[in-house]
Amino acid sequence: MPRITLPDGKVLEFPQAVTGQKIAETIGPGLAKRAIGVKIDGTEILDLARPLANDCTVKIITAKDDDPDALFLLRHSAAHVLAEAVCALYPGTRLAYGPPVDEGFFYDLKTPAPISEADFPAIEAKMQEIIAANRPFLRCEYTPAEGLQRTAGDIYKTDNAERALAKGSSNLSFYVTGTPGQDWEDLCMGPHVPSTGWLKASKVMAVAGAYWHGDQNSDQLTRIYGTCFADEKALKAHLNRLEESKRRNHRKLGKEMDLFHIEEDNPGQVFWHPRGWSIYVALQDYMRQKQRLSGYVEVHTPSVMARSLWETSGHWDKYRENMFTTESEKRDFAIKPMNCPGHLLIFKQGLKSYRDLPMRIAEFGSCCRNEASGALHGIMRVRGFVQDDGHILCTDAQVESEVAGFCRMLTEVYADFGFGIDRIAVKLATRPAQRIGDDATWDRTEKALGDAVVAAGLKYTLSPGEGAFYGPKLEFTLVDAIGRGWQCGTIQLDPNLPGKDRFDATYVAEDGSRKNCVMLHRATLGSLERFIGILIEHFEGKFPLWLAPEQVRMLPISDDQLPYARQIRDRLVAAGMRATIDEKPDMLGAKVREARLARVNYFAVVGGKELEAGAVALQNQAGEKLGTLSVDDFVAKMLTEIAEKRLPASMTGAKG
RNA sequence: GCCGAUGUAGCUCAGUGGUAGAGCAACGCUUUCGUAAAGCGUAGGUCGUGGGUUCGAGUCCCACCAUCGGCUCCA
Repeated sequence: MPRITLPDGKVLEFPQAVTGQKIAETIGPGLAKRAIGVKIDGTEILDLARPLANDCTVKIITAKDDDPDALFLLRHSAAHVLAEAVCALYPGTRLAYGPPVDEGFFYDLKTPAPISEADFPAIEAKMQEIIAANRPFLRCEYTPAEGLQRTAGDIYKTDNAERALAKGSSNLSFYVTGTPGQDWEDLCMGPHVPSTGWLKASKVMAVAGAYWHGDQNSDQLTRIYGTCFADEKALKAHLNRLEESKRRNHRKLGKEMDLFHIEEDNPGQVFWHPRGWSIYVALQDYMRQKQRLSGYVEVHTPSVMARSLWETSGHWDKYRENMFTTESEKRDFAIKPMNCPGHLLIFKQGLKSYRDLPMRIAEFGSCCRNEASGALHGIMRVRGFVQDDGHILCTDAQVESEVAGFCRMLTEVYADFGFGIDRIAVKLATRPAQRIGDDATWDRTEKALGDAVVAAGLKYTLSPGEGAFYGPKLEFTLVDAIGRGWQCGTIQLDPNLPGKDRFDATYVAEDGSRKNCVMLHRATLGSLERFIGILIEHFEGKFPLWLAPEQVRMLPISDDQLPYARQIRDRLVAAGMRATIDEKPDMLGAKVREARLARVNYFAVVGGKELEAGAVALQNQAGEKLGTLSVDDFVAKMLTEIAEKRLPASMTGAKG
């Protein structure tokens, strides 16, 4: 006699086991019509047709685009419809694995022939056919023996079944779309929507390779991505967001704005053009200043270091295939992939006292990593890059306050780019299975990192088992203007590298004994290349004035005003600004158009009237006319905006 | 590295085995103009690279390189 508690606290009693469908009908016919599943006790999602025998709380899930549970159900079910369509079109297809993911779902399949985008229309047509037939999703349960018999001969599904049983399932469930024994079925734990008719707003998105269980040495499968929403409107909005991402693509804007290029013969390394480099320099100057004010000392260490040093650090053993190596006079060298060994070598020069700690060492360290060719991605993922790297050498007791200090600096920095607290997601990666150090130390250090995050006014979520083998770490993800996440900052505790077996970085403690320090690896922006890529997409190329490659363009109306325009340009440049003149004989309309398309922040029109008055007529990139200003006021206005690092009104940090 | 797709002028793109094209940009001349495109003209290409098939290849086949979307990895 189950007692069903509803979200509003109301309790329904039923004489025997009851389905979600029945509960929905009891509440009201309108709800029953829109119901697609139930959520039990706030955790487990079940089919509407599953009988509930025990007391529980039940949320009826309806097909809504703002409910993650509804999207989960719709997408999981849409994955089945996709797989069924592919099986129907390409006989011999074998199924591997088809879960919902963040933006939709995928299904990994082994197809008899390669699938390409050209196949999408046929697949979508078949899916719509299955959807139009509105066949029910029927759950069929079998004993383990019966179930394994049904998957016999199919290595992927047998493997899935065995895993399910190993995890403690007492039976194996299959889902049939339609009539058992007649229609398509798939081993699946569920849950699903009641019938295929709910899946009208589905779309096949992409095809890609994937490994069985993500294992490179295992079978290569075909992964087909799709998405599904509760209605067409949300699907359309999703497709628009993808278009928006394309419009903001840093490779496209980088070319359009003449910021950088990558040579085809030299993959993974960036050639920064003057305009791109000005952003780079502005960013680096900014971080240099921030770090100086946060008690860092800046250093510079060699790009190429001897094998023996990489052996001490452990990189020669563990990181070799990611390093570019070279040799000279029969000695091996490697281009540095990280800056930590160099910083430890600087620390080790001379005798350090506990009074010298914490020592915060920063470097804009130019690193090279031999990334797999397929991993390269514009300037976001390259083989040569510069990190705003830093290492804090300190005592155990100083870890928490150092991490808190870092978090404070990081939130200040991110806020200057428009990433307020609500746009920063923090993950605490905790002890992995393979690790060094005792549990008491892990307990203490994980807590220290977590407390430090909270002390900086941030919240965090746990990433269990994702820490390094030597210590826990924090990862900071920024949420950009269109809601995408980018992991940038990190701070990681490392007692290993400064330890006795590695660089043996010691200090003289209060009691005169020698003790090893611990080290915090940390970066705020991550790689400057990648961070600029993120900023290009975040700002859609419309940088705030302090970062912009071309802050002001003078637009003389005719050649008569050229000397005057040059005078103003020279004054702006002398004040440290990036200002140019459009000296072409074009008409003003054309000059304005070009300046706007080039994403110049401000353009100052000077014609006869302005020359006469010693003024400029100002307009900004957005096309707003800002009136006529005296040259003095104009320069002051620009310098103020730069000094304040002012952001566009739409980018001040709150989520849009 | 693996799977799939793509690669034609500086850029965006057309070109289904028969003389390599357009728009924009560039350059020249004319125009000196008031807030998103003045007019006319000129030049620009070993069609990613290398092989092959063919009387003939941008187009068909093979290999390689790079890029894009994923996988793996990661800042």
